[in-house]
Order: sequence, then structure tokens, then C-alpha cells
Amino acid sequence: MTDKKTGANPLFLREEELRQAIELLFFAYRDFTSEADAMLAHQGFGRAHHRVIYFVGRHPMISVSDLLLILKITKQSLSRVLSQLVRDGYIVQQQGTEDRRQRLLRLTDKGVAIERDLTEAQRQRIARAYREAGADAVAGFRAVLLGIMEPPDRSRFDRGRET
Amino acid sequence: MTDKKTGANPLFLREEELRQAIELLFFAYRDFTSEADAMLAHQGFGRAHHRVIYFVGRHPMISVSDLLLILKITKQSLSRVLSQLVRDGYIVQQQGTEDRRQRLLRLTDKGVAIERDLTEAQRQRIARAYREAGADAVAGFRAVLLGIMEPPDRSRFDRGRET
DNA sequence: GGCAATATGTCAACAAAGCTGACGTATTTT
DNA sequence: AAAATACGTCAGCTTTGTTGACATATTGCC
Repeated sequence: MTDKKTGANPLFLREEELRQAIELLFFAYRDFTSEADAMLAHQGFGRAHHRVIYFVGRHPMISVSDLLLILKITKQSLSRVLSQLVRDGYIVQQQGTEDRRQRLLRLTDKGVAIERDLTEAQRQRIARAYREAGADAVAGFRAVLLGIMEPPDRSRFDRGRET
Repeated sequence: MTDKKTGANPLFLREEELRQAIELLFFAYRDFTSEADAMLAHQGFGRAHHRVIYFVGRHPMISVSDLLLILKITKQSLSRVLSQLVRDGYIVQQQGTEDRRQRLLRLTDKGVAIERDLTEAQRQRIARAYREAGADAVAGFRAVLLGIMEPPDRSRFDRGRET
């Protein structure tokens, strides 16, 4: 298709640049999740448990449907993981006051503790990468990732504030 | 732990900044993979098939063991997916000339075609994000993701060239 | 030449985490 | 009173990872 042999071919550079981006995401995400995955395996949990614990910790008293909007999985898939976390005492459900159909979720002390341990390795990994890359690079990292994600979730990152 | 109420607390800002990074990665990766996943489901394949097709396309005549080093999965997991791709005519295996124990992998025309279709959506997504964010942001994006991944794979991104 | 190491493949069993479809209950909204 | 919503559950299926054991072909070394 594109004649790769032509020396200073902008199309080739673009193709190579875009493929590198794809691979950067793959390798970075693979390593980003690997440490927490290993810790979770010890506890008999998986990455899905971490995601639930993380976002419940991040948004205390979140409703089940809002959590589903974040995770973009089916309620049946969430249910299996969430039931285990409730059963094992990491999360408690509490009936909503305004809308009593809701089962609002929050971490127990035990849940907060495991969240801290699990996320700590990821935080340190990011912190090191941020420190080594510098503030300008961090701004670029944010801008590109915001551009990659679908618009609806971008607003979660407005002004360093929670939605 | 850290007193969140203190107004200009650098530790709080740092904590918020790091959590946003974690979430940026989660949301961006979730959406980055979703389109190709949907196309794959049509063909009866999954994300694992895409990864194999992608990296075989990227590194023609790659050995099975080198592919395993990239994917970091077990040979049994790879074998299942790879066998299907060979059976269905997307990949051919060819005995190595220097080391005849090797089964070097390359895409067939059919494999090249599906790789192009699958990766096209991802390339366009990245291209748009790159274009909107600008060259400096792209440099920052690369620097931070390189810092997040484990060192051994960083050399794959030296000088826009393949290893 | 012989033997250990390597590259690859395969069988079997299992687990995590996603999916669809169907159905039920409590509560709110219209 | 009826419809819509929030949530939960049962049942079955798929993809993709895991461990462990074992087999074959080939290479490298002493």
C-alpha cells in the first residue's frame, strides 16, 4: 500500500508512530496491572475485584447503576464480584435515603485497607514515571489519554475534582 | 491518613493527581479496545486473537518464544489461539532455517487483511487524539507510558525502529 | 557419539470474568 | 393503578488465562 521504501515518507512515519502508540498502551497497561494482579491472586481475587474496590473507594455511597456505567460490564458480571466482596466484608450496602431502591456501596475498614495495599504499587509506579518525565510530559499524557477515551467520561477529569 | 481538609496540601494534590492517572489509563484502555473487540466477536474471535495477529503482523517471521515474551502468557494459552488462527488460514508457520526447531510465524494475505481492519479503528482513534493534543503532548504521552512499563520492553521504542 | 538443554506442541483440568436471557421484588414515577 | 426503575438471581455459555505432565525434534556441548 504505502511505499515504505521512500526515505522521508510522512505516511510511513505516521504509521510507525501510530503503531508505537498502540504498543505503548499495550505494554504499559500490561505492566501497570501485573503487580496488583499478583497480590489479588494471593487473596483469591482477580482484577475485577480490584476495579470494584477501587471505584467504590473513590466514590463512596455510589449506586450500583453508577458503578455499572463506569465499569461498562453487565450487572450479572458485577453481581458475582460484588457479592463476594460483601460476603467477605470488604464492602457494605446501604439502602438509599432519597431513593430506597438503591443499594449504595462503601468500603469497610477492611476494604479501605486492601484498597490502599492494592493501589499503592500502581500509585508508586505512576509517581515514578511522572517524576522522571516531568510536568510538561504529564500534561501531554493526560491530554492524549483524554482524547483516546470516549467523550462521556472525560468530564470526570475536569479540574481535579470528582464528578 | 493525609488530612484532606488542608487547602493547598501538596500531598492531597499528588494523591488526586495519581488517582486520576490510574483512571485515565482505565478509561482510555477500556475504550481503546472496545471497537476491535466488537469486530472480533463477529468473527468468533476475541482480544487474544487480535494481539497475536497484531504482533505477528508487526514482527513477520517471529518465533513462538519471542511472541510469548511479548504477550507474557503461557505457551498453552497462546497455543490455543494460535492453532485456531493457523487452522483458519490467518497465520502460517514455517520451519526456521538456522534453527529448525523454530516455527516462525507470519500472516497470510487473509491475515494481513483482518489485521488492517482490526487495527484501523485503533489507529484512527490514536491519530485523532494525537492531532488534537499536539506534538508536545505526544512526546509527553510517550515519555510517561515508557516510564510506566518495565524497562526490558522500553528498548522496543528506540529511534522509531523495530528491535 | 552421547546427553543435556531448548523450542515447540498437546492433553487435561481448572478458574476468572465476561456474556445473554429470563424472571422476581421493591420502590418510584406517571 | 400501571409503568418504569433499581437491584438481585438462576442458568448456561464463551474467552482467556492458569498449572502440571508429557512427547518430539533439534541443537549445543563435552
